[in-house]
Amino acid sequence: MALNQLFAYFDPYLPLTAAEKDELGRRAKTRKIKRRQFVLQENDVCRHYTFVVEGCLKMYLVDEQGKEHNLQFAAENDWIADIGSFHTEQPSQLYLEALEPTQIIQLEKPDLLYLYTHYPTFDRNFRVLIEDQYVALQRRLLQQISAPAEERYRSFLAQYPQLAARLPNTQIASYLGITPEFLSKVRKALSRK
Amino acid sequence: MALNQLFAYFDPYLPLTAAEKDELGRRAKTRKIKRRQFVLQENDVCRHYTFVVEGCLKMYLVDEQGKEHNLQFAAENDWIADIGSFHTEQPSQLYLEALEPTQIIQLEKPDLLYLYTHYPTFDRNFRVLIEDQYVALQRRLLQQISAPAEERYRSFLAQYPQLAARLPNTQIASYLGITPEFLSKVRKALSRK
DNA sequence: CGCGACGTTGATTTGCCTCAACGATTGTGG
DNA sequence: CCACAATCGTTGAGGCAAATCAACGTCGCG
Repeated sequence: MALNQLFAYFDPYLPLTAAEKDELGRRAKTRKIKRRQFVLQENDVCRHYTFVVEGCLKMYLVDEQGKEHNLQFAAENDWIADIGSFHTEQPSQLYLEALEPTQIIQLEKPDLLYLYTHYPTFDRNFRVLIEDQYVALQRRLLQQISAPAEERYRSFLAQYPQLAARLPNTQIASYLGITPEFLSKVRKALSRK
Repeated sequence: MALNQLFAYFDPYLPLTAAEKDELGRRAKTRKIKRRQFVLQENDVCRHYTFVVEGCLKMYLVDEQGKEHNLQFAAENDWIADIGSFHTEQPSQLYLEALEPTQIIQLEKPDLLYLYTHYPTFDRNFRVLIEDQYVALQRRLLQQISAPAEERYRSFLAQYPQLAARLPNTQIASYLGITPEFLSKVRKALSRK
């Protein structure tokens, strides 16, 4: 059952007690999202932390020319949210959309704040969780400013083989900051080695 | 005095009690760093969280061709660390170096863990702190994959005018992911408007 | 004083984009 | 179940953004 998967997520960090699971389970809400359905749209305030049970979401920006730029994917056991919008309650500039039929569990802000306040384990667990995401993001940014597209693509394949296998290349190109056409040329060059 | 500046840092979040300040003050260590001196070098394990009281540090990667790529600056009231190395205790690939004579306050890992465990406010405060840094990093990455150099530079000027005024353009270019020569051309183009 | 960091300029090259076109696949409505 | 549209991956021609390399003047500092 989906909630157990959520509880298990915390096991490698600080496992939850029965009371904490109970409290979290009472507040968490499960939803099913269709392919191409939006979990968050531009100009909406991001009101949830979202945990992916199964499927895959993408979070992206649409620029003035209407082009999409993928900031993040979230597949099984990933958390995702526009944390800036969530905190400030200002409208988000990002979209969060399902790439596959997806099952998610969501926590609303008042519920998350309640958990933070009454059970220190959530401050701890979410601190460590975001630290890990922060480290991954730093690595990606470093690559973006220091490495050419081919190396970034190889690195993506190595780090996320399961994502690479299930995502269309257009989505991966957007994540890497290049055009689908150029990714196709990069792939061709790589296959000749 | 430097410690009061550190205590004050937490005021906008969850201010520290006298006991928490006492405990933090006992464990924090103040150091003075000369210009060009290293706080962390490649292949060392990052053993401290570092708070900048005065001056400025840069954290950067050196690639195979010997080129530096600035991941982050840290000026007054910024925290900085290689969190990945700090957690895993694996050697860092990054350098942390002073751009100016700098005064810092450092927390070693056992001390930070002690504070986390005995005073929940530190889990909370450091969670919020890193959430804010995470949001800023996401914005920067989005710009990096979606906007040309000129726009990234204008955005840097707008967001960090004080840094732009005190840092050499070579350092800013490295942060933006472009060469100093090209930044010079961007600046010329901008000044003609 | 002299050396090294810095900022700038110009000529040339290159990584990546744009635009257009095309087959293959997927999915969707009739 | 078929027909048609939409998405996807690929290729090629041409163009632009940014890198490379070299040179030069300025400045601050040891």
